[in-house]
Amino acid sequence: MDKNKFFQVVINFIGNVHSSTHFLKKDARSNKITPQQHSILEYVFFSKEVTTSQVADCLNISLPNASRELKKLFKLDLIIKESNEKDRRKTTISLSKPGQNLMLRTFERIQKNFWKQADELSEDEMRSIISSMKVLEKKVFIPY
Amino acid sequence: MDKNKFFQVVINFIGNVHSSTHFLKKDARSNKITPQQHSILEYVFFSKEVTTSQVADCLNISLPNASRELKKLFKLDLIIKESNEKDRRKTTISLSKPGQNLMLRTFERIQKNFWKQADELSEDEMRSIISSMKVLEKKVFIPY
DNA sequence: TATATTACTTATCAAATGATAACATAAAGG
DNA sequence: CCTTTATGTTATCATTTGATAAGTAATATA
Repeated sequence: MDKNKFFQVVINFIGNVHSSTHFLKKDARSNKITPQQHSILEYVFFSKEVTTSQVADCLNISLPNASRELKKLFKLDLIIKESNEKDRRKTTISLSKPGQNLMLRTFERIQKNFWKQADELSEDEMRSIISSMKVLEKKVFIPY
Repeated sequence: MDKNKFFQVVINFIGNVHSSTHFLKKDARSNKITPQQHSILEYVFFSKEVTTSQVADCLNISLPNASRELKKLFKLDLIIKESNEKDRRKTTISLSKPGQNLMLRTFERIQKNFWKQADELSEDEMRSIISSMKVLEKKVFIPY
């Protein structure tokens, strides 16, 4: 198979994922926080406990800027900051109760959009979709 | 199958696509244009000919801001603006020769990153990946 | 123990993006 | 023809995000 052709298909697929995602997330953002802050909360939500540096690295934000945004989220009472027991230079970030609620609410909205778009999927179709994703995650979009 | 579970898998997959994409695009951007301008050029590149409104709609930019960014790209000689013959309110946007070259160069860089990450794929694997993408594009990430 | 290095913070400035009002002009519809 | 609607532009301001220098405190290391 022509590698260029294959690459084109992948790029095209990525484009479709991005635009679909945009549609899904539409109207799902709180008006209190910025998009970047929302991605930080998402990241913390899925990772449970992280340090400031990890947030910075994984979301490609410089450490000072990550620190700034985390401070804002802290002042909004959406995250908890604890000094790490074993290495007190480190700060452990986790979602506060309000932060968790915010994430759950926005995911509910995303989920509604999702089912509006992808309803009437049969059992078989869901299974086939999941196995497709597994293939892609194994070979192309490898989880960090 | 539990719909919540299915939703989780999809969200997780989307996350992986986004972070992989970030990696792929790393270092692939021109230093002359902003990320948003780059996505505009990408969009025009794949769509061949579009109007200002289409750029605004598809990239979720307000019309005035789309107009502003297109003006900058025009001044950089990266796009061509032509008044539409049939409806002279409309402007047809397309890539200039330098614009096309810029896109081709950045795609080459993205492609290099891609193969660095996803090399040694067999014929069978590529075919299986493509068919997985087709499934997802049919059912979940439906092209606009 | 002196000296690096790591993790983070604060402050400041610049650049990119978003939002909105006011305007111009072309086309559509009564 | 007159009014309304659609397409786009310009200008201005606010917000968000990026970049960088300087500083603090804890840990690692020579």
